[in-house]
Amino acid sequence: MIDTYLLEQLCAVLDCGTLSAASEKLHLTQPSLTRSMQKLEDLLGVELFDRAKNRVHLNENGRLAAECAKHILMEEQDMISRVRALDRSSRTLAVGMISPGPMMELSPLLSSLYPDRTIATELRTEEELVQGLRQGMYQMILLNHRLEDEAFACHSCGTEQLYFVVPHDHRLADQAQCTFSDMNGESLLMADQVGYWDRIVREAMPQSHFLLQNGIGALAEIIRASSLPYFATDLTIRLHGRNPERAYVAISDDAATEHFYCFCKREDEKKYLAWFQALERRF
Amino acid sequence: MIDTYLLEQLCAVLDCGTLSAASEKLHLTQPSLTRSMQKLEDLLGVELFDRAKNRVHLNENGRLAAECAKHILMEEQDMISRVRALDRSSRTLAVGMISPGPMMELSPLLSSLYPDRTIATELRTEEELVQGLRQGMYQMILLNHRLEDEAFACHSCGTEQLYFVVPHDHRLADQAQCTFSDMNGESLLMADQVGYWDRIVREAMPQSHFLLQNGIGALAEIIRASSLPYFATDLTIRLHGRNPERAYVAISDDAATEHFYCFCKREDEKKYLAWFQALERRF
DNA sequence: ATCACTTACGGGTGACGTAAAAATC
DNA sequence: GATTTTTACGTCACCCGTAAGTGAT
Repeated sequence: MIDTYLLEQLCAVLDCGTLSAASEKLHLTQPSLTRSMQKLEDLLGVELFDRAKNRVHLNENGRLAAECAKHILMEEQDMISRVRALDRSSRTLAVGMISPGPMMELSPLLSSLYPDRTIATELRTEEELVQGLRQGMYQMILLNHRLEDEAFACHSCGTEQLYFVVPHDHRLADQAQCTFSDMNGESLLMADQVGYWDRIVREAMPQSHFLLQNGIGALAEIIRASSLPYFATDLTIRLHGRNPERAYVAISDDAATEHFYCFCKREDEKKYLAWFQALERRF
Repeated sequence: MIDTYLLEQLCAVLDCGTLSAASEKLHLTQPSLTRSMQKLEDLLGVELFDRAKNRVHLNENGRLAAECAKHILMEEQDMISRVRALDRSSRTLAVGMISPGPMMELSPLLSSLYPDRTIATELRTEEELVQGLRQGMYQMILLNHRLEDEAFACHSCGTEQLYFVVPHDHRLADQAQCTFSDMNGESLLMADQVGYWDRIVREAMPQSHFLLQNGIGALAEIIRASSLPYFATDLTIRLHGRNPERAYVAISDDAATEHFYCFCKREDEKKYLAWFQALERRF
């Protein structure tokens, strides 16, 4: 069998053209490379070089061998990557989602079910999520509708209802509910990490300006300092409570209520059985 | 980079199930294997085994790694085979043909043009030859008609005219030529290595029996010992001369004259330029 | 003289074997 | 007891570097 170092050295010779250049690239001395190439020729039982007195060139055999070697080394790198990725994926639970809402509640549940795995969450577009799930980048993804795809298992994981949060002296403050169009044109504060909601509200309220805040902290600060309306959902209300200085007005449009669904590869469904059973009990 | 011996050992462990069994298969001691697998885990930065006190099992990482390793080792074997095959093909000139006639004259020419290559000839059917040329099994093939295939370069390499050879007291002995049907029904001696001619004469003379002889030597012997008619061609006549005890009657049917064509891969055409130029001068 | 390669010789890493211990059956 | 894995230690192979030599530019 051919040792890996011989393949690497052969590739370097192909890339560099001469033994001395290759030896430099490899941080080796020329004599060492010479011996390696001779050994390789011995092992293969084939001449790999056209030898002049002080010049060697890869011949046809040598070029083929070097191409093969390059391919093998790539495969070896690929093996390392794949094994490491598999190991990582067994230690972490990567969940991709289009909207952060449902994970606020579900994340602690996931942690308690899989205490020895670290939960990693990412906010992405649906296309990225589906591709990522297929490629093993995520173990699960959360979307706001079902998929036809046979490759994925799908379980419902709750809904999220959007609210306007307005000062008590706002014209809508007394109403229990309203529509997007009722507020269309008014400026609203909004966090930047809201995933899918961003698109929903921009489409439903094309006349409004949305003052994006970097992170929840900045948003909370400007909420205290201003009287601008902003958004909440039933999930954020359950998690953080209501702001007593504001009124909460539910948005009655269909688009203001998202249904969420959790997907994994169908072959992984049994791995996460406990999780999906917990979802079933809950929703 | 991962040394090849580690991949081999990992594969053996996958195949054998236990370290001790694998060590036996590899003609190694168990401690050595243990260290190798530990080193491999180190290199990958990943655990490959579920370890009990006196038992190890490949885990999911290990199984994936072993599968990859097996694949890489296969590729390495493949590399060795391919390089050796290329080397062989550069030292030999394999010519496949449907009929041995033209090579009787052309083989010495080929040898003199390529003195450092050994000329290997094979008799096969057209389908085998075309496939073999495509796969690199032959550098050239000789067929009895042109091909449409764009992948091949084609050069004419002469004709071969078939004769009946009959005793002087045969009813056709005085004629300069005759047809297949004139002899249809008579038994004839025939060598078994005549390639395409075999089919030609059987189709043209369905009533005749052909007494196949294994090799030219056996045929020559039985020719001397019997008065049965047999076949010759202009090429065999030029090569071996005429048998003075027999009369030679040319066969006038179109099928009794073959036109031969020499093919190589179009990309190899320049390699064999000298050869094709010699053919052009000759025919 | 410089460059490119080869041959010859010595050194150090590391892969292997032997020996022994620990743990399970 | 036998079997399997692991640890400890010594040995030898072999891969590399240094030095020297050859031939070409």
